[in-house]
Amino acid sequence: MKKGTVTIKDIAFELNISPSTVSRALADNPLVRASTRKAVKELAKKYNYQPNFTALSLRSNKTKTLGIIIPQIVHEFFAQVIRGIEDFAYGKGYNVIISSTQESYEREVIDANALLTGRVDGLLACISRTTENYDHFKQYDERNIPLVFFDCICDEINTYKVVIDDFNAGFTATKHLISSGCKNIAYVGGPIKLLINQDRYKGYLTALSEAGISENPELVVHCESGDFEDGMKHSKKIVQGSTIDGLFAGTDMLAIGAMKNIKETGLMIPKDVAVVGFSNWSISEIYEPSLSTIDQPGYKMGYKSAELLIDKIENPSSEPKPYETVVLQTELIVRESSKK
Amino acid sequence: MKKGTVTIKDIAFELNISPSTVSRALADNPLVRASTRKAVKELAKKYNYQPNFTALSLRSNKTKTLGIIIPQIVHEFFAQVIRGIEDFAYGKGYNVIISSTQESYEREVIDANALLTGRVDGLLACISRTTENYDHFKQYDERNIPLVFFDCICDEINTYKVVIDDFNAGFTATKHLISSGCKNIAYVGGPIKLLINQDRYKGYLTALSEAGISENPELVVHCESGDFEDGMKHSKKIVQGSTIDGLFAGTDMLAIGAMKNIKETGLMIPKDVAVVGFSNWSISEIYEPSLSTIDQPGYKMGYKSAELLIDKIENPSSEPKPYETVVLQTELIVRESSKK
DNA sequence: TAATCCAATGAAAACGTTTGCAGTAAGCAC
DNA sequence: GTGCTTACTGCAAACGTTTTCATTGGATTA
Repeated sequence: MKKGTVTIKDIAFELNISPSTVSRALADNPLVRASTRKAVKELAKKYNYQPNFTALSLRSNKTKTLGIIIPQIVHEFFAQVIRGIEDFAYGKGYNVIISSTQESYEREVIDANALLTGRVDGLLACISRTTENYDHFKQYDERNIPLVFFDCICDEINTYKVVIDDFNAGFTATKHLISSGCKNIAYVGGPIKLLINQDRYKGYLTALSEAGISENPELVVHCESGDFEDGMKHSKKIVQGSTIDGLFAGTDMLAIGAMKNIKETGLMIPKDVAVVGFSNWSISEIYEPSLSTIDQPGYKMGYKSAELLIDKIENPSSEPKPYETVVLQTELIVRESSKK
Repeated sequence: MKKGTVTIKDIAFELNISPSTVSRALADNPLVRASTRKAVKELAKKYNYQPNFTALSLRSNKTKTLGIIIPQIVHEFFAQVIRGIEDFAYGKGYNVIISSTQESYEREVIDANALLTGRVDGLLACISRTTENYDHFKQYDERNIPLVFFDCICDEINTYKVVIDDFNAGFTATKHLISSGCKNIAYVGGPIKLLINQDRYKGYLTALSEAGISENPELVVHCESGDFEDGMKHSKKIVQGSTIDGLFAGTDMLAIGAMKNIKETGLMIPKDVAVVGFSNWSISEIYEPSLSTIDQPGYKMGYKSAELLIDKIENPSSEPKPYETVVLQTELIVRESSKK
């Protein structure tokens, strides 16, 4: 290949032995005479021999590479997931290819197909919010390439899944507001199309009904995304037009967007309105007032997903194990924004 | 390989022709009879044939994959760089392997070596702040694998580099503070070991001296990292013990840490102390007061780096072109924190 | 009829590696 | 000297492609 790359053949030629012997010597195979082994290893070291990865892959049908498909990369949560994946994968000798789809269905299809060509031993995916057809993932099953969904999963495909207990998190957050004395609690959430947001919303509703508070549709809004601008835009009517005393947001950025509105309206946080966010991004600690939020175990999610995937890759049972869905618990972090 | 994966051989066998013909037919080679071509393509489609990536790589000595080594992934700037790289690379049919070293020299060495085994066609790297020996990058030159450094570069290695004009950025930021009327301007920067921070600091010093302001070492601190906690910790003495009226920080997080100190001391921003950060992270816009800062063109940096790298990969000139160092300009963004 | 040509296809080598099998030489026992 | 073991090494196939070169059979030409 590239000039200067030394192969087993080169070493074999220089020592006047066969490639087979060199290969065995490098593997410390005792069938090879000790002196030969020594000579081979010395030469390999001298030339800084590195086994050709592609050749190894072709022969073994293993790429020792995992594919990751995520909607965004400029995102603290996904970044943590990636770290978790990497940490487990590296320990097992795997590399990682990351594709971020920018929340685009088309790109997701392209990426999923690109990774299907024997390039990866398995795939970790979090579906984008614009995806409604899942055929590009069905192929993985047909080809027996292990697949793990995390966070934004799709019910349609039967495989390993690692999710967060969004229902319980939404429930806990709302209950926390209720027990702080809030009675008129608004909900500002991300795209309701996504399961995770449906569950957070259900948690909110359930907490209300358990407390005997009837649902008020005027206090609920589902945004297109989960970012700051959306939070500003969609919370405006709720914040200005009504008399809320609490607000649960589906993401920290939505929460902060809402808080900005609340402050501008002249209301005090948490005195007039208590706020709880979701995700525990670093900004939630730094913003003033600091934001109570739900800590999502992103690192753990990545780590666990990689664990499931690599286990499946290395132990491809003939009779398929029933696919597991791992549900990770979250933690409510109480900060200034909800301390009435 | 995996059950269910169909190869050229399978198609050839089923049609009773040779693999060569199938290969040619799939490539639309006119040497193959039209009817044969049609039959092959139909069968390929029926079985959803996908060429084996590894086999192609082995034969062509091209992996169509770029390696990226970065110190951190939970980092808006790097995330933008990655997006820039991906966008250019995808357009050219390349995939991307990302390794984040967590600012660890050991991990950097491991990653650089792992990517050296014929797995990638080229490498994009930003060195970690703990790295002092660069042998793991020198091998790339020896093996003729193109290498591009971005952001945190190393002088020792002669290759393509894409950097930001940190000197000019530091100069501009400080000059802005001076022209806003500041006379006692503090500097709170990241690790001075890194070239980028040396340059930002030099820019600061030069702006001072041009304005006839003499340097005051008591107003200067170099932190170990560039994060919020460091900003809080290291700015405390400067903020509380002296009478500064301006502060230039090497990162937005350092700036915000310092601002928290300033606020706690009872001083007003920008009235008493004007502040300028560096990076234009999203938090700088959201924080109150919003932070004036230097916008770093992360996306552009990634895009340009990928462009240089892929050009070098696809046009490996025998007589090496003189290596280019691309310097990208930044932009001062004035927000509330510096509007006196 | 034989020589020539063209279209279509196949055989084989190559990329770098591992590994089952076969082979060689030396040593030993009879 | 014959036969058997032991210790080591090489050959060849295989992974899935592409591509050079050779081959085939039929049609055309002299």
